[in-house]
Amino acid sequence: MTTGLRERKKAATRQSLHDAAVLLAAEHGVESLTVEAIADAATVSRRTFSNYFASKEQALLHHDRARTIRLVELIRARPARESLMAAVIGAAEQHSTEFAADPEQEERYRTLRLHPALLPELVATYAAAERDLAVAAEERLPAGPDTPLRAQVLAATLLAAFRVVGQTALERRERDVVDLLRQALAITREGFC
Amino acid sequence: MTTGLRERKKAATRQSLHDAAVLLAAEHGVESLTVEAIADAATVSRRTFSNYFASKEQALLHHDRARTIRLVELIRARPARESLMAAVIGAAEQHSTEFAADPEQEERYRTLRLHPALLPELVATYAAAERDLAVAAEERLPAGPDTPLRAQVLAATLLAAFRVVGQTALERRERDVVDLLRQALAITREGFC
DNA sequence: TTCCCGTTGGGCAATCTTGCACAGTGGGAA
DNA sequence: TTCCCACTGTGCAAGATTGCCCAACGGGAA
Repeated sequence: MTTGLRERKKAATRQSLHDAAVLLAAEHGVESLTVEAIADAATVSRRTFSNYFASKEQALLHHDRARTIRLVELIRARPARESLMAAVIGAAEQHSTEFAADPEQEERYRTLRLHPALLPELVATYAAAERDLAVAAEERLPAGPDTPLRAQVLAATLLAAFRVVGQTALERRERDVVDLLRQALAITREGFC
Repeated sequence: MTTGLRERKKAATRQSLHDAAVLLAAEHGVESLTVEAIADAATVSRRTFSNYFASKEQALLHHDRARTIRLVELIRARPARESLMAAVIGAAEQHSTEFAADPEQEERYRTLRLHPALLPELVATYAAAERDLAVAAEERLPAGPDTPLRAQVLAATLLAAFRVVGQTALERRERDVVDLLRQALAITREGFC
């Protein structure tokens, strides 16, 4: 909120490129989408597009990447005394209040997210988040010889749960993600205990 | 129309600063207007404002300056065979089709334009246009010993007529400026012949 | 196959914007 | 009066955008 003008404008440009990409892809198909068209729609040069995203796939999936990065950020920022699960729940609560998006844009995004051409990028996004979350998780686990493994497994399973919750929420047009997440965590616990 | 992105964005920023200045001045008065407020409203830094305008007065009167500059430009661009008067009429015709503005903005501008604090700037604007027009007029007058004087007088009287026509059109919410201008020119002719 | 062309990613210089610093100004309170 | 403070204009460096460049890639026509 107290960020400078420069930072705010960068965020706005990135968002505007993402929005333009999603809109154009929904209108004319992911296949026929070009970087130039996205840049034009965002009133930005083709070169500037490259300064923000390495590919149109990244631009299209920026929403997912931003969300996951933010989630890990929020988990990290929870009080150190909280257990991993408590931190995750707490962060999810905060997380669900952010990212208020235009319903129509969300609708378009929903139909595009799982397009085959985007899956590699989507997988890479979650893989990166998984690595980051594993690091963060390690700090909230009791030290022990198998802590790294446990952190990785928990990061993977937590993100998997998150992925399903997010997908389900998207399909059900559900806003209250926290309840869904609690359910998912309970299910995981039951399944493994 | 075929201008580059950079140029278009500069024009947009200049226009946006002008619009913000007019809006804020109409809302809170010319006296309490600050450069910082204008820059903020245009989502631009205070330093950037200074890159476009030397003062808030210039920002407020940008519309007049742009219009007069454009008018002289159009007069210059008329075919060389046209007489001065024909060129002026032709240019005025083209001119009246440009500068389509938001009615509300025009309303605000109308109440501000003649504010005492802006008069020096307004006078300077017309003086500059007068010099430019005199140069342009000279090229359309038959050569003679008194051509420079005639060019200056005609430039001054033409712009005076224009000023009155513009003011009248603004007050009458009149779009068809050409007819008014023809009337004005006729009046001048009658008055001096 | 070979060639052509649209698309892409990125290097580079020119230009524009931002953020910061500093001096000058003018108005109002002490 | 003197001091204070908001506002302004401008120099400067860092960062961002643009425009132009070229090399690489892939799909389709000859």
